[in-house]
Amino acid sequence: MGKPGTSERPTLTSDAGFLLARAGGKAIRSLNRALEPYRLRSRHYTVLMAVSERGGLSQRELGELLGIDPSAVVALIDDLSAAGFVRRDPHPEDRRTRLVMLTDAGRDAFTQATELAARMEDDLLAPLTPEERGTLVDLLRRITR
Amino acid sequence: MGKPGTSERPTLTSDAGFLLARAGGKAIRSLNRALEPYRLRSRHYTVLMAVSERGGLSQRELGELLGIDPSAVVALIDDLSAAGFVRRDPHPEDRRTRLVMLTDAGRDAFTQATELAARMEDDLLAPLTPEERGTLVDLLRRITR
DNA sequence: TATTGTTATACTCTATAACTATA
DNA sequence: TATAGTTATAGAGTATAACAATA
Repeated sequence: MGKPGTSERPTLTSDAGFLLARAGGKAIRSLNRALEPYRLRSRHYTVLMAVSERGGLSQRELGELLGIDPSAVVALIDDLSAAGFVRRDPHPEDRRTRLVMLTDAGRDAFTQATELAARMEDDLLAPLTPEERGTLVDLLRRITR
Repeated sequence: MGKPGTSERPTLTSDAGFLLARAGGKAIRSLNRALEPYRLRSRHYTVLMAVSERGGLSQRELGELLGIDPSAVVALIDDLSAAGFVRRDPHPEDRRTRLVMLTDAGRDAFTQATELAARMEDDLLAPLTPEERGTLVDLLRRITR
């Protein structure tokens, strides 16, 4: 039986950590493949998603929101900026801070990338019913906060 | 409303791919931290788990089962072999193949590592009820096959 | 003193190609 | 010819420390 929480012997099909890592890796790889035409990778896509959702974030806020190291944020914004998808605007009150803004081209690219991402997510979640997909998202959201 | 499968606009709290990648990364990082005393990383742990579950696998089978590239399997088995946790036994009928066997020391290490892993998994899944944990494992298993 | 962004760096992970020894 | 394991290597991801400008 065992006390609650101390499982007897983990197996490949019962270990939540392994299954999470495996599913996460699969999601990243398929998204990377889907975004190849745009010369973007999944990290870039999540940045566009964040900036699209809440424009005018500082790089620090962006990194915190996405769980990305500040030094990695620099490189990502460099890429997106070179592609013309985001701008670094000065913060009106703090000259250290730079606010990341989505450009019109960035909004277009994100809209198109969203189509591809949705199709790949549909593929990934194909074995699940719509209700189960909602359940999965809810459970994942609750363990990643 | 929109057709099923084509979601309107993905957000950071609704995108299954992002949430999966985030949760997977979190699981890997906490397991790595938990295994530090054993000088093992999460990949080593999953190999031990696989070999413990189904002893005598070839390296190719191991890689396939775990979704690890054959060249990476070599390095992992090198590490575990140097630590005395697994052996490479000759295949009785095919001299190309090497069967990976768990040693007694490997079984002990895995048993102890399992304790740490269970505690970290318990931490990770703390926000979920036991029933929800089961649901999560079931959903993940079905999308990673 | 502390914080934002940046650079440099290192280590892990992932993936590919080429080689060897066997089949 | 094809396969199992191996080596070498390169690219991406992750993390740390140190620095300049600013607060």
